[in-house]
Amino acid sequence: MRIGEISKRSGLPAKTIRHYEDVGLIRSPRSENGYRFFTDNDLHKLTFIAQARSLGFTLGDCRILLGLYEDRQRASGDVKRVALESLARLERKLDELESMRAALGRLVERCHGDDRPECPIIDRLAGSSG
Amino acid sequence: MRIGEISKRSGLPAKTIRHYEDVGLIRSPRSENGYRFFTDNDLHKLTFIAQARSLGFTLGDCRILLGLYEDRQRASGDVKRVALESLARLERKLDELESMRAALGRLVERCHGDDRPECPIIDRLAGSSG
DNA sequence: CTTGACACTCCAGCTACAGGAGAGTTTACG
DNA sequence: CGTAAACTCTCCTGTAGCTGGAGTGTCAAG
Repeated sequence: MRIGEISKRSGLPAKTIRHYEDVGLIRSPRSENGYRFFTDNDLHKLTFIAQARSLGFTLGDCRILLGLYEDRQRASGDVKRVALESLARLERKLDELESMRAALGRLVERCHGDDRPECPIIDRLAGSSG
Repeated sequence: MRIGEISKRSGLPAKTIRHYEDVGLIRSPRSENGYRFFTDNDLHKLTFIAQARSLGFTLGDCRILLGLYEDRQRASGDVKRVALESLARLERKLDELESMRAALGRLVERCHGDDRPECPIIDRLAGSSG
């Protein structure tokens, strides 16, 4: 199939699929006219990548996971290691965003948001202790 | 003061300060030798930006907030509007990451992580329902 | 034979910087 | 006074993961 069809079937934009080829995540041979053509196996790979991305794996992770996916003999420990690192990254980011949300949420609550100039948000950014 | 000193005092790397100048967040006049020089007012601005960034505001937000900061007559409602949008962004991102963490966490728990090849993580990425 | 839907290859831009090269300036030490 | 360290400058590249657009080519239908 060509890129338009695999795009529809995988749910990934054609641009994204070309990008994955650019960075070496997949390879796609060309027809005589220069068009990429894809097999069902490529479709499996792309949906695999899409799933992994939706779980927060980076493209670097995807590269590793694809290798493990295609190695039927790999140890589940190898997969779990990658997943645990990704999980740790997610949790670090979550902690960071959560503390931002908490601090900003408190400020927003305390800001009247009316026509008056007094504003605890600006005060805080300007460095006042409150 | 020069960039090294304001860097120390603001806690921002010199690279970052130059970058803020590049994108027009601050402006800094030059001495005869071409070196940037900064005032205490610039220091206020930079710490303001640093605070805003740590609360999750984008540089675009910072640009707006700095304008509001310098306008003593602005309405607190104007500030709150920016803050609410930022908060909404944070919450969308948090929701996304949280659902990723939940899904990945479940998979990791179910993966033995030993020498055997069976792996629910790979199975899930490959599209199996479990 | 032309129109429209595809496909292709660059190149640029997004966010918010960081790293490094190569060059000039200032400062401290001997 | 010389020099070496420390500081500063500009410019270019890279990061992550695409997305948009320009300009061009291919192919099937009418």
